[in-house]
Amino acid sequence: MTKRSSSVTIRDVARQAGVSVATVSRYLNQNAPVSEPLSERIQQVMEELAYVPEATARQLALRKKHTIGLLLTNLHNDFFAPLLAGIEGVVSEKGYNLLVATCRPHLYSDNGVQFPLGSHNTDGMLVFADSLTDEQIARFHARRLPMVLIHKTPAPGVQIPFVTVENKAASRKLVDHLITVHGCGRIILMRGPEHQEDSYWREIGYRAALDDHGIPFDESLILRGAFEREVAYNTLKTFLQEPNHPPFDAVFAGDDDAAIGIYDALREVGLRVPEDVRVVGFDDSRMAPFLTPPLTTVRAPTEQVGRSAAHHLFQLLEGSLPELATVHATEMIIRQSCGCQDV
Amino acid sequence: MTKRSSSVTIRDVARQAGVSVATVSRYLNQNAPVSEPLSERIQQVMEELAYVPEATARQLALRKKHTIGLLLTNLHNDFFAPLLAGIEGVVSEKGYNLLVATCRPHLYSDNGVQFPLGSHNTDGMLVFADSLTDEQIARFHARRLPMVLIHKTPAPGVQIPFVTVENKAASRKLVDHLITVHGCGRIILMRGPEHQEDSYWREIGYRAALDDHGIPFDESLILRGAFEREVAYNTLKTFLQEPNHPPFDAVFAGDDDAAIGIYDALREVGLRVPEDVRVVGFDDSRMAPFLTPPLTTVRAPTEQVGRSAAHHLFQLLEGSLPELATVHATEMIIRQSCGCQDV
DNA sequence: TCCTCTAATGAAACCGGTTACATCTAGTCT
DNA sequence: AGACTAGATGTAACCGGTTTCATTAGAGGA
Repeated sequence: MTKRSSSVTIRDVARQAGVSVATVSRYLNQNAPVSEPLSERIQQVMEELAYVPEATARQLALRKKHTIGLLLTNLHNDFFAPLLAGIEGVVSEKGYNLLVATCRPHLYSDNGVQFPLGSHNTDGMLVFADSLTDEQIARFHARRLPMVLIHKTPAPGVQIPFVTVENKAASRKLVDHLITVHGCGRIILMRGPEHQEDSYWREIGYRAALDDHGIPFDESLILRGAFEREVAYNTLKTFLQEPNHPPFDAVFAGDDDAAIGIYDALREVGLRVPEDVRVVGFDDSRMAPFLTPPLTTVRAPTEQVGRSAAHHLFQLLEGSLPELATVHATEMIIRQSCGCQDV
Repeated sequence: MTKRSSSVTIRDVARQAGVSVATVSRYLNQNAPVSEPLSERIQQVMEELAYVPEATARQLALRKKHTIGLLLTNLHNDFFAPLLAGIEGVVSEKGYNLLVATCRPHLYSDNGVQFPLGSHNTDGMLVFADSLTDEQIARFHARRLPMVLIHKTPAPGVQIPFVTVENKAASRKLVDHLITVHGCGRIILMRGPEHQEDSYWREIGYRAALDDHGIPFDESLILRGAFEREVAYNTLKTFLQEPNHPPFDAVFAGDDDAAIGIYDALREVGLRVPEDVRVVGFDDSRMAPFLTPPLTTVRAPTEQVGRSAAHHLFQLLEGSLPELATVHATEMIIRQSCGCQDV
């Protein structure tokens, strides 16, 4: 039976309870004393009218959105589920809202289009890998928008907290394992997305391992995989169809998702894993232990990364300075796709 | 060099450009004619001041949040990645924001706590399975909050659009396959979460298939799995440790995630899949084809479900009445965990 | 030439909260 | 008793947009 719109405002409550809006507001927020009798009356009226405060108005008045944003490149990798779970956990614990958006930065090359997330939207942002370019990040940073980078380090000189995982040493160890234990000498590297940092450091680790053993780096063994199953599949397929492609005895898949594509492509041409080709991944995703054969990989504490990142962002919002660099340790997980027997 | 806060308002722009705020607003929204010279001046000033409109204020004035909410039970199943991907796709296409939250309804038993999502937050909500109770849903519905249910049908008589997948017929077919083709007679059913609808219909399908073949329903073969890998693992493990547990020759895992737990538990006691025990799942998750052995399951078009649900919600927001019931077809996918040979 | 109509613009109210400031009690101290 | 203080409440300005309504200028018609 309200006037027009279905929305009951604080003024309706105030009128009905015979008090001022200020008092109602104070009762709501418990930030100033309100006498017992009035409190009761207000509470009762609020229930009667089924009053729900309008978050928007509150946000405007407080200049605070109580919302943080998560910017991703896409959602087509199982990697994102644990990341999201970690983030959502601490965000909801803090009573905040979580805005999720994907963004391919090249779509916003010029400053024409509005970003899906920004200071108009959120109190702070979690930026995954290269969902934004360094330049775009710098712009947000210049406007003082609190940010934490995930799986990405800021451009040199830019002071933005980031959390990522140890890529290089782990990759090096992994490739070293292929060389030392399994005698591999011609290892294909399936890169991730171009300019992607994880991809970069995994390649550095790969090269380092080769170097350690005096194996020359061979550009023809480097393929583009984008950390996506289908892309990896297609890329390797194309490679294999090449009449005289270079010989190889192992594949470092870049990440676990790509490893699946690799498995597929190899199987289709009758190559067995690990007998004919050894395969290793990265992430230790939920499915890695259950592949055929179980995937040798590197465990990255993805959910923990999500939690750290969110925590750091909240520290930023609360005014304290979080750790600038957080690099979570990784751990090689030997299974059977590298040729090792059941552990 | 702004006064105090870092924020440039529409009034700053108006002053600087020598026009009224109304004109700037009109220019921004292109909803009323603004003369060429003024347009140019405004555009120039906006760039100079790096003006970004405050979404909150706009939302308040328009009583529209341009945001939709997705309410989930948790994020610990690979099922959610494709669902999210589908939803996020259409939401961002529409230029809307996507708020993601998890909610265990029993935490909000009394109306004490504020829901993470609601009319204060969003223009409409996508509600997954039992992230809300029927009663809670009814309350939101009574307040006219546009909603679409995902993997859940509304309480009888309640007119809320929903989108789900065909569960019963597919389950029946799957169990029938176990019985007819593989001669199974004692099939464990690993249920999903209590009161969960998918779980319910899958059980109905399971019972129907038994019935079709005159196999009596045996309560002792029904286990609680929650559609979660670890829970399924623990439940089956406990079952197996029981000194004289009833004999069985197959497991219908409820969903693919649970199937993984089943694989694990069986392997640990030395039972082979499919030689000793046949296992089937539901969802055809990304990893199903890559398990050892590849999982026989039912393909549910999860990403498509996400897209439909989002589309329907937008229809609701635009005032048109979407289909009330959308049931996506499912398809049995025969692989090897049921005992079939490579297809 | 005068009247009417339309396009372009501005002033001010409004969206629904918060809060600085003023006011009015009642209690405490000397 | 008088001054001072703390507690409880109300008034009104404010957050940063949108939009109604009024006003003005110029074009077209009789």
